[in-house]
Amino acid sequence: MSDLKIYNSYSRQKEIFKPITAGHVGMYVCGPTVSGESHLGHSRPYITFDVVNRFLTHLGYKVRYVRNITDAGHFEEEGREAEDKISKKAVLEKLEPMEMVQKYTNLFHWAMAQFNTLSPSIEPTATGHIVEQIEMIKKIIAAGYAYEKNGSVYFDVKKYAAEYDYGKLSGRVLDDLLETTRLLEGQDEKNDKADFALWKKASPEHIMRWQSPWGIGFPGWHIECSAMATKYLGAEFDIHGGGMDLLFPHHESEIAQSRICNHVAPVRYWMHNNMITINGKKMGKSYNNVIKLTEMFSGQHPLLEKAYHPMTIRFFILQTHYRSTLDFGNEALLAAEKGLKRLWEAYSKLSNIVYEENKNAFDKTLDDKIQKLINELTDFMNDDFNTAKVLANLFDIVPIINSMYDQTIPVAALSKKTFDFLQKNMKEWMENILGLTSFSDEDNDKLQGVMQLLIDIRKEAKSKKDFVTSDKIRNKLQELGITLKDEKGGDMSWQIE
RNA sequence: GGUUCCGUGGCCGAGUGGCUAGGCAGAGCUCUGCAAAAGCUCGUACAGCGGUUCGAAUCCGCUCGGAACCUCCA
Repeated sequence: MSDLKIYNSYSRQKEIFKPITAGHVGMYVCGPTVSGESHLGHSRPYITFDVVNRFLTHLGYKVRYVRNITDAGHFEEEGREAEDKISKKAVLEKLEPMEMVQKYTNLFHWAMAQFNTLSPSIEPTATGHIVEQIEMIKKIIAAGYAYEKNGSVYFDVKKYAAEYDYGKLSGRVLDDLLETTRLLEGQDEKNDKADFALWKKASPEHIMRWQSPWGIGFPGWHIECSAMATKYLGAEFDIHGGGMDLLFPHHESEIAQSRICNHVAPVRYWMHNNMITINGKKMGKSYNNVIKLTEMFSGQHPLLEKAYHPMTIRFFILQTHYRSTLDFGNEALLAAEKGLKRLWEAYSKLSNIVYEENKNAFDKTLDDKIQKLINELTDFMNDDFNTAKVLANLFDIVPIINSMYDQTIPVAALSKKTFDFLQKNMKEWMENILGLTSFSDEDNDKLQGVMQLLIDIRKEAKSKKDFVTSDKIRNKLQELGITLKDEKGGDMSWQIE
């Protein structure tokens, strides 16, 4: 079997994965900022790394998957000013940060459940780790790589860059940065334009604030990930994931802080997923082209022709390699929806097929083909998690399953061993590794019973050539959104649209 | 402007030197009371121009077009 290879953003090449601690993997993924609702673009990293997590587990690793919740920072809820701290409104009228954070955290968890992503092992919050962050900043100051100015603390990038390769991860040259960094608020108190904040003094209207050795303030954007990753995964850990847009300055800064603090480069393998684009442009607030997840699921958005099931989105994302951009479009989503439906139906049919021995029916070519298609799946995933290729192989298996189900191909064309292998692996790959689920609720016992009754009546009618009755049943059900299909051999199957 | 990356058939997308994924849409056929599924077959694409090579979508150069980051960002 092939070795797992991961494209490391740091070295810009695929590397064979070797965990620091045998049998274990420590993985940190940058989580959501819960000051607003997640949009389609946000779903990409969480689905991508969910599959990474699932596949590593499949390989037998014990994975500690840490994904943070960013609930501290410069908070304002959309359409609401952050001046509440000094306003004269009553307490209950004011924006309470934790209330907002709770609301969007809940919504995020709900969306992740819709996508059938597994929960991280630890989901630490930034506000819950202020102490760790302050301790880390203290260490960096003591090491001489940070300085305090008017209640804020900045990281000395120039000093760091003199000794370490600042900019290597993001392919940046410090001199260029000094030239091109734009003017921002508070820029003048930095010693150098490239320096970044570890701790920021809170202005009076800033509603999230904590006491620190440097006065009342709040942590800088990058320090939370360094502090929490160190705490839960150690100074040096295996995988750090996130969107490509976080390469600079976020991850570059993380490396710098952690290295000074812990005297070691924090991450072995940096993984970055590419963006979801819309008309070729990244989906993002500043482009005014976001489609929120609730809108995706409900279809309530001018760009959407219909509602899309979370599983359709998950499948849509997995059909592309995670390092490629993925262009949003109704046509593409619709294609994903139909494709997933066909794949899932074949998969459910497979579990209903009963194997019957028949030595004469054995077809070695087909048997070998199935073995090959399944064995390749692991190789594809081992090659930097190529879910697109995995799905292509699964689709190659679909017509074979359907033909066996329709008995156009005898089940015994496959050896018992291969058939069992097929059943077992389809389940493993579809459900456990790709994390797909059925997108309707056909597995309701009562509904099953009612449907079976209708099917029996329709069968009777058909046998009497009473097509008026049989068509009535099928048409009425269709109006309700249930499709009834006649199958070869006289059986019927049904499905909720 | 700097850094990095990309440009594949109607659409979405794999693919890094020869064996020319896959999904969806489209066409034809089979099965079928009809329908829906399903099965079979078909389309022969790699921005343009040069170069390297026996051979390039895949390597090199140039041109054109697009994107990401440099600012909050998945």
